[in-house]
Amino acid sequence: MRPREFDHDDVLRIAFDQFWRKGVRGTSLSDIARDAGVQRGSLYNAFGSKEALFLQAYERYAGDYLLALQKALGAGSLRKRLIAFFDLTITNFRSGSPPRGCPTTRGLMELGAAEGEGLDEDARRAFANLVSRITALVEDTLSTGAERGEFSGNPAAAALHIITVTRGLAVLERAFGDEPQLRKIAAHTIDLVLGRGAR
Amino acid sequence: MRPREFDHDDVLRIAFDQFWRKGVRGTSLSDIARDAGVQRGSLYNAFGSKEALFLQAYERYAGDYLLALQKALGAGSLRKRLIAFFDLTITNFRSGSPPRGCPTTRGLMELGAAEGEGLDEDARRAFANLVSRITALVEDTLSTGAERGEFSGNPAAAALHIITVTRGLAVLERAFGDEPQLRKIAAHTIDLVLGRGAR
DNA sequence: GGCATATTTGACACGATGTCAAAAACATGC
DNA sequence: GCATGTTTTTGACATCGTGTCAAATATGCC
Repeated sequence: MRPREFDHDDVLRIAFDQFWRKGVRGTSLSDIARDAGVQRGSLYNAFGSKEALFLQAYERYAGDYLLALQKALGAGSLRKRLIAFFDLTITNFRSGSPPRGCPTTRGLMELGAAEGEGLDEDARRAFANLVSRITALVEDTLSTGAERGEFSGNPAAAALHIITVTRGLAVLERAFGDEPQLRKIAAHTIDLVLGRGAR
Repeated sequence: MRPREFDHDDVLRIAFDQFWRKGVRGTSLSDIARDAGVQRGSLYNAFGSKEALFLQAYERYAGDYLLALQKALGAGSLRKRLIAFFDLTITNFRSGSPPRGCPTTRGLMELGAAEGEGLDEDARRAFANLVSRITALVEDTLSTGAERGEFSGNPAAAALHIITVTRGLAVLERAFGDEPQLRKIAAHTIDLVLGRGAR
């Protein structure tokens, strides 16, 4: 067999960077091929299609991101953990210049859109999968917080509410690009969930 | 002058329907031209570009939608008004078959994406404008609720929080398509904001 | 009726996706 | 070492979408 002339993982990183900056539809395989020093045809041969390439690149990102979130949710009081969670979330949205927003939310709204196209359904599942796993992480955090008496309420419902807020923050980030505003909303949400004035 | 052979408003309605169903990038001007019985060139002549056509169609929608929201927020107790607000929001997301999601959120994430392209900035402003106006409506509602003793807290912060949740609901709708889940989150949010068990 | 003006129409250029067959590069067995 | 088979690379091609343009067309107005 003829060996591949490019590094699979390098291409995924380069491709994801472009997708994150310019969106999936706004990025052409020619762009990626040029950036990666690979022929366009080789990408089709290796990945099948632009969406398939994006999905692989996305899942690579999702794994890393989930680990980072897990770390953020693992230390300190419940309040501190939630603060770290929102901080990582918002910092991720605001990374790059100009800020690139949330890859999950952007990818989902871009690809989870079309009706009856097979691969978009795969994409939707990939995004839903990450969101579900993040929700589970938050729910665990709240549950242990409940055991320690730091939280009273329904952990499942509260986790879903928190995740909904983070998705909303991803949208507001695109609309207003106002990072202090995002952080205020995050702080307010934590106060609401933990009970205003709780510490 | 030669008269136009198509109805401006008809085209906007037909175009917005397609954009809403298939996304802006997923809809071609050929599609719209065929559906509207108009030549593609005429659309370019009348609207300039696909994005410009979308923006006009969107702002037409936004006006109608804002009026409907205003109505929903105008009657009954604060809790009832918030329930009506969320109900209209979610019902709007779930309209059509298959459900078409939130046009604002979808359009924003699709068009507010690219870097340094002039018209996308217009789009971003259009979306931000609607979101701001909805936020203002909710804030007014909460303020009058505060006057009546139905709400204690910061109306501005609470309104922003509520709007963030509705944007998050738009995202979760795409990810999971689970309407009962959306409604549970909405109910939970109302409880949180008004104070659990308040009526 | 004739002219100015705006719209329509079809051709064109360009870029993007995706397919395909031929060429090229390696691994393996002889 | 060399032939063979397999996979990747490469360039050509078909198709579709956006956007531009000039020529043709239809109307309002003088």
